[in-house]
Amino acid sequence: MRRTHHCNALSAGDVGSEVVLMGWVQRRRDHGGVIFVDLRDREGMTQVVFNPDREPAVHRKAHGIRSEYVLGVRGVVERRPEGMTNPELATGEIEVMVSELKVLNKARTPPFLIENKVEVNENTRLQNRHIDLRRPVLQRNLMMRHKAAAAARAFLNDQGFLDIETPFLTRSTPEGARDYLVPSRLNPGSFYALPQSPQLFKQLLMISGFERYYQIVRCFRDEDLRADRQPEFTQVDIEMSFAGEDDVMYVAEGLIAAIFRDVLEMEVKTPFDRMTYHEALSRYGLDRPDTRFGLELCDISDIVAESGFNVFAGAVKKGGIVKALNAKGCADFFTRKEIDDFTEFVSVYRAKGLAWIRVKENEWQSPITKFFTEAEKKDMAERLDMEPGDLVFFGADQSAVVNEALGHLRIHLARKLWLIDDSVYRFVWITDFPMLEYDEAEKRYQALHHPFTAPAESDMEKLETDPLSVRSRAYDLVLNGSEIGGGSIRIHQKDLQIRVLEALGMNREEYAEKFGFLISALDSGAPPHGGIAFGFDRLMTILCGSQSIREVIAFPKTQKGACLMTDAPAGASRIQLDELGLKVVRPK
RNA sequence: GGGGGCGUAGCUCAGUUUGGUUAGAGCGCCGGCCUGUCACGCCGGAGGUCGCGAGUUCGAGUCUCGUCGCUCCCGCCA
Repeated sequence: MRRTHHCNALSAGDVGSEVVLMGWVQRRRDHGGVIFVDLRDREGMTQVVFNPDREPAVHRKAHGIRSEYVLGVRGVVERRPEGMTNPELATGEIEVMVSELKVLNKARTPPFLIENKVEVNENTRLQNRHIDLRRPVLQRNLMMRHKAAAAARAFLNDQGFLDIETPFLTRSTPEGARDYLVPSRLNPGSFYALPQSPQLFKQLLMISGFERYYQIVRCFRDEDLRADRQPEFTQVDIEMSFAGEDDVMYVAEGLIAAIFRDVLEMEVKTPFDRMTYHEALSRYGLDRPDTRFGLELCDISDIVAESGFNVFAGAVKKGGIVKALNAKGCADFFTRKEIDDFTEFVSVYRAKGLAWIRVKENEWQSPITKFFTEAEKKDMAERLDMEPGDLVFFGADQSAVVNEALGHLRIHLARKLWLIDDSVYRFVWITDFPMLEYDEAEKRYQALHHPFTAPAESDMEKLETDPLSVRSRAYDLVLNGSEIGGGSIRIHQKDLQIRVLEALGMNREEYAEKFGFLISALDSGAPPHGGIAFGFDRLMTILCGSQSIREVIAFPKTQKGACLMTDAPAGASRIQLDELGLKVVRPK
């Protein structure tokens, strides 16, 4: 018995032909006489029929069929009787009258129904992932993922990029995330690190003269998990020589357009909008703004700096800011309880409070109105476009706190107010990032992107004198408020690289030990180069319309980094540990 | 490291507020009947370590403490 068709393939045009289908039993409907079975494979479903009048022996055998049995059936395609077609099913006009049945395998009763709509505990799903993956939505997600990867490869191949592999067993990089370590048996006491990204290797490939590189590659970061974060994740990694920002962005836009074309059959408009980091924070509070809706933040620090409301005036005096968010027409949309919940919501981001004003016809209903002069009120009303029916929220604190709190509140409000159109894909490049930020905990500067990002030409001389004001040549691609890619033009000159490493507080000995190979390579004829990496899982989460990155990964890990199918991670045997020269000290 | 939610039949959940008879429902499963269903229908049945462990109590699914797992978020991480 050899399969002739997939279960989505047959239609009225095939009536009369003998076919062989193979697949899983979605459902069996036994009428005592005739038995119907919905046979499912990865492509679709076909109803197959066992009729006692026509094939008594086969019909008898069909009684034993149960859900998820694997069947091979031979039969003739027949048009369904008048009025018996199923418009819900692609193959609903026909059915296969079975003349030969092979039970290829039996199956335990599945732990849950193989259907999209059944909401099953994630625990149960992950323990039975092979069954979970039979659900149509996950089959679709992984097929879309395949299509996207194929589209990316086709596009990049066509643009002259070479797919070159880089090592997984590599060296720990000190910046950024925690590394996964792999002990070396041949060098007891020494460890490989799994790459957080192939960053340095792709730069070395540019120095080697490959000019255009890409790789769809697994990366590893040993940090706590989130709905959009897994300890191992996939990047579409790109690097190109003799390229500036515009060149990389042009390729990136083409790549994204190709993926949307092949996966969603949708044309995205390029080039994408660009916005500076500064503008993003100022208008949206976050460096990954969701630009599908308005509700922008507005700075009123200057208006309230001298006001009698000490929370506002005091924040400004301490170097902070006061920003507002006008929810137009929402004065009566939210109850007092809901407004209190928003205060609770922003407290997560360390905001100490959330002031608000309900704009009524003749008054401002708010606990804080009394603190402001008429002039201040007038300025505020003008700046914030306050009209009767509006509800305005205020945050006052250090700018980082205000921006983060109101930035997240903005999204929270937009969801509640149904301001977000899920069918829209809004891209925006974020540019002109600061090169460095000050790490209060470690009392030193840190690279915002990574230490190989080039500073902006015009800011170069401030590297030593005013490091925080130096902008970098980095860029992030943001889609619907989610960062899906980021990259930069790299430093390709040894002297500049050393200056940057020193600005990060590294001494000669330190950088020589950690990055000696890179510095030496930069000195060997390194071309100007830059690149970008896309978070493939995150992109797929958006393309699939999923809520979690786990819905686009075949075998994801739980929040504690466990694989519930294989029970990884697991202990190691004494022999293994001895070979590696390791001793496990269990924390109490 | 911290905060929130969840954990009761194979699955989804009710019951927990106010401790008290034999812990229920839908779906699934098993058996019987049924020749045109497609969430087939009808009849009958089985199925429970109330996550786990202590404690309070005459009595705990319900109260207390601890612990494990899943999840969302903060920190962390681009």
